[in-house]
Amino acid sequence: MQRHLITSAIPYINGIKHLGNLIGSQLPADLYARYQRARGNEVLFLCATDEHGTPAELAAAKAGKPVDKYCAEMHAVQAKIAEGFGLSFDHFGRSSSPQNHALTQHFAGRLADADLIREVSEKQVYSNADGRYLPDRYIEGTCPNCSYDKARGDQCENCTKQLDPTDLIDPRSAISGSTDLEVRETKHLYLRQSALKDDLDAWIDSKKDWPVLTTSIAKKWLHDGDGLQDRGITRDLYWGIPVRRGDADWPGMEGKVFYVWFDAPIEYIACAGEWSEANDGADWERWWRTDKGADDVRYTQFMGKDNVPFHTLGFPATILGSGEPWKMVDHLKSFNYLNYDGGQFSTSQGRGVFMDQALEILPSDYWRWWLLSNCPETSDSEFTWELFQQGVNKDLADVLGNFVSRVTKFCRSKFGETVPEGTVFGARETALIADLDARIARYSAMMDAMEVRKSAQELRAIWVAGNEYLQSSAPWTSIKEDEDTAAMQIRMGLNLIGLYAALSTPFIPEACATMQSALGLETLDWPQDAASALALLPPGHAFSVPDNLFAKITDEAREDWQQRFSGVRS
RNA sequence: GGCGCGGUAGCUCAGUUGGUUAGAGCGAUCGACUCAUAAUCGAUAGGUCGGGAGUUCAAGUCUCCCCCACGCCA
Repeated sequence: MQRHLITSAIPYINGIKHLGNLIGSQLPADLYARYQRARGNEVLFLCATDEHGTPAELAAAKAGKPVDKYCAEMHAVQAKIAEGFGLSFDHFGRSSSPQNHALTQHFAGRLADADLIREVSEKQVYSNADGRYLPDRYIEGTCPNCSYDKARGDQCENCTKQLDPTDLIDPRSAISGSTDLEVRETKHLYLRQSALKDDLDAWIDSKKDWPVLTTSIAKKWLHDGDGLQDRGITRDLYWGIPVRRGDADWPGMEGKVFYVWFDAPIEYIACAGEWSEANDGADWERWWRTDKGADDVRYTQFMGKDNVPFHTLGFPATILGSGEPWKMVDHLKSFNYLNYDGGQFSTSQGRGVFMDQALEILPSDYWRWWLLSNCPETSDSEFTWELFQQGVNKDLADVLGNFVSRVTKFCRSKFGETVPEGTVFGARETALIADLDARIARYSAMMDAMEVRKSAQELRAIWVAGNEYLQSSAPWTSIKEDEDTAAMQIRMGLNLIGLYAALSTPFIPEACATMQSALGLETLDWPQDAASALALLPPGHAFSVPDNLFAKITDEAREDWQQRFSGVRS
């Protein structure tokens, strides 16, 4: 039995995520976790909310709530939506957890002991009216280059010129509009990533099976220009993990917190601690410490391409620098972007379909199937309502749903709601079994390799094989002359439904549970081989005819949604 | 401006280390069937693989130049 540690990039606490975020990490991670569990492997699947930083503080202020309360509420909202999509996290944690506080401070202490942290004094803009330091992008003013009056402190959106906040004419706070700003000297900690460059480079080189997308991004950051830069890991904020050197105070750093960039990935580890706490103190170190049993763990991370640098360089730098035997990632699966109707999904602009809205209009399986089977794996991919309608109607309703319907209804009308016996399998059935064995092997291989689209393609082909079989065996014809043959053919058909339920669970768990319960199967075991899997339902076994598994998306509904989701979310 | 990823049938996409007639699904057309959610099954339709040049016995698959879209960075 293998052991799989699986993490999905942790979504930011601020607001509800859109479908592009979902397919960019959580959903494929769930597919893989469900698959590995189905194969009988031990899985720890973790995700959490990323809760610190200025955007969270501002969102809380906007909502008129204390930031800790706001985060607790949003975490609950995201957890509920994740559940709605069937995301099977073993634990959905929070980067603001006590476990992450302790661990983040621990890592900082280790890094400091290893002389990998240096103190830097720098100038930052402080807003008296807001009572806070302002990140560059929260300072607005007139661009010295083009006179655009809404240029941001990091860049002018109008002329694209890169700016320093002090370049702005008449600078003001983007939060309050206040012009009562001053430049203050403040001290921060920097992680000396540059000192770890060679170690990181060697580590990346050892990953021969990583996607080109992943290694090329990492290599770029390592070697571009002056190479890997040191990065600030602290901020002047209230909401965050207080800067401490392990258990001890950090003189000079009072009132400062660690930057999200530093504490968020550490939550992957801390989350296992939270999981342990929620599960009677289960041993979490056997998943994370190679000196405590994590040697045989295979660790896979899922994320969007924008997150690759943090996972290939930032987080590994933290771990390598600590000098402690933490488990490092084995495989890193990154995704491109899903576009929405010719443009981008956008959280800030409210463009596209958001997870809560998606669940309001259709069951999660519809989304899971379409998103996974059209997942932006090798390049960006495109969501349009027409494509979505086509894919769902054809694959789920026509190919799979209708198969279940035609078999169960035919059986009920001719033989009743028990599995008929009939003759033994003949040549056509033997050929089908051989075909299925080959297809299941290919499907499994694709799933093992995390080839999401190809897995979906193969699964669909397995569903089609059932329709082909029915069409060529034609029990509705054979029953007129030879009832035993028709009975055998329908017995095969019913067993195919059971096989489909087992194989399809990682993609469409709800529908598979419906199939399972209709067939009266106690468990859905991954098939050892097609022949035995197709003998699971013996003659005389009772079943029921389920409601249609998937309703088709009508043109009217599609047009309605197209309208409803064409603008921006209010 | 630099860099990155792409530009393959109407649409969405596959195409391992270069090797016989470039693939899948959808859509379209025709046919079969009638158990089923007007579902299914089969067949056909034919794209100079963005453009140009080059390397090679052989290039969608390598090199160079150009064009287009997207993204990242300073």
